[in-house]
Amino acid sequence: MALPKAHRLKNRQDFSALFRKGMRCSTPHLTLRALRQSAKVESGKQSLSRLPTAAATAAQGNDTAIAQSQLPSRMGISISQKVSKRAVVRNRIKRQLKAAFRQLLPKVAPGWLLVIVVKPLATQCEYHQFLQELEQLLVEAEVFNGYS
RNA sequence: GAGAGUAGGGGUAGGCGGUUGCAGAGUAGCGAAAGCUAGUCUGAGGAAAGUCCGGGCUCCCGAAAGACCGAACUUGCUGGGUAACGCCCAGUGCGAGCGAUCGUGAGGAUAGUGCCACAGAAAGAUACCGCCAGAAUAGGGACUGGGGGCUAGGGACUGGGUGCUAGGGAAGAAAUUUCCCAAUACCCAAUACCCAAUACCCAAUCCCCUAUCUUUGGUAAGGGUGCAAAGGUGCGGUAAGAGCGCACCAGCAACGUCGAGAGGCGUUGGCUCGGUAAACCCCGGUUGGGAGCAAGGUGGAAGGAACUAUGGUUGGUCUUUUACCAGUUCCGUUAUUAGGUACCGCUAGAGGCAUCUGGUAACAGGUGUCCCAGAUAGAUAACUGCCCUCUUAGCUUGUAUAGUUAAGAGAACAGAACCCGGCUUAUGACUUGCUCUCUCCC
RNA sequence: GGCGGCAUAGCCAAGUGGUAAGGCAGAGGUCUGCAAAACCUUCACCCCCAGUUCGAAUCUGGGUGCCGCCU
Repeated sequence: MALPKAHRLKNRQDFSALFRKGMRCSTPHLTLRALRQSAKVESGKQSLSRLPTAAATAAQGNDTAIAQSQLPSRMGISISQKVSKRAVVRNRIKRQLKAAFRQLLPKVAPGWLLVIVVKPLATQCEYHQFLQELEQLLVEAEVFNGYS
């Protein structure tokens, strides 16, 4: 994966929370689910010691706002077998999406959980198309840093 | 020379870089540690795929590995190779092809059972039609006897007529109905045939021939049916036929010989009882059974449960301590785990490469050298420069070719998930062998 | 990743190697003044490719697609 491990979304709980509560935006080939991590509940219950970066939260129970701002945005990809039967095609799309996301990473605000769902038409797309659509989606969801 | 087909072969996201970035392992520096920074090395395939076989490895069950029985496997020409295999190599037989070559699931159908639809007499023994012989019956011929027959004509045949019944056909609801055909009988006519003791008639003989909705036997040549009909073809033979005899071919058995063997060749013999075992089965062979790295193991944390012997803590009894009673489950102890997580399992191996020796080969052995992925929401990506190759278009050269310019492409099948050995399936370009077709030259 | 199962008409499905039952739906017809019901007729590349067999939906091998279970 062409992303640092801190920016990957791995847990089943995170995925199910996203699909239950997250907002949704879509383009012809992609669908974005985004969720901003809330302060109290997350830090109190879930994010105890799962990630090594979040292990510092135990030490700083006094100011949760600073801890939350230090949480990096994490991103996952969902691509089903309906997109293509061939694992080669699916893995290639995943790699290209990760590369595109990495290129946009400096502009992304911290503290977001993102999942990109790939639609079946995306097998025809090129890298530049993914890059453009991903940027459009992130702007639409107001995940970028420059909005405030 | 071109095109097509077929069977292989090794190798392959072409080579050398740049920027950003990912995973693993070392090194150096900083740091108490976690970690951070710099730089080095390595980083998917021949099928990684399908999960069809064989092993390693792990756990569960059973047992103490020997024999017998049973069960399972569904393996099955011979010899060799391999850790093992249903795999590989070499051969044998059979089949396909003009050929190169290819295919082969290749024990047993007289161990038994089953099945072989429809058709056909019969689908394991039967006799439908047929062929032949005998008997019986009928007819004819021949022979014998009698009549004819003591007269000169007679007989047969043909035609016509009459009559009636057995029978056949048509009509009809049916009838003892009607109509038509009509053997025999009687009469007439004509004559070309036969005849002199003959023709003709009757009887007997059972000698010969013919026929039968008859019967007894022989036969399996022929017919028809079917995927398949009882070794095939030809000649002889026979009442008709038949391996009944012979020749050739096919098959079986015995013997001889060659071979390590499957089998090959030759001689002789009796003539030889369909197909199907990817139907059950028999024989031979092999095997402890099952599950599979999401196997399995370790650690910490968390949850609820139990325990108050000891300790902590809260309340009470008590003048106080000790002690006692009650509560609590925050700490503790014990066993436990529905799920999540970290680590181990995890990659040095029936390993790769080079070379030598043995072997036809598969393969084996020796020597040297190398370390070559280890992820876990799952690592190889994105952009780009130069060279090289190919394709297309243009230009130069008398043409093929070659050179040059521009554009495009660098592919198909496809992504490690515990690891090996095979098989199967999918595949672009290159290359090798062979076959076929067309054209040109000798 | 591993293990297992299924595929028959538009749908649900039965099927011993020998002509592929049945129901629902669709189409056509009979009946009716018109309908409904009823009756009759019609509708199949048995997922695909090879093999065994005289003959495969069925037996054997390979492939394709779909579904389920194990964390």
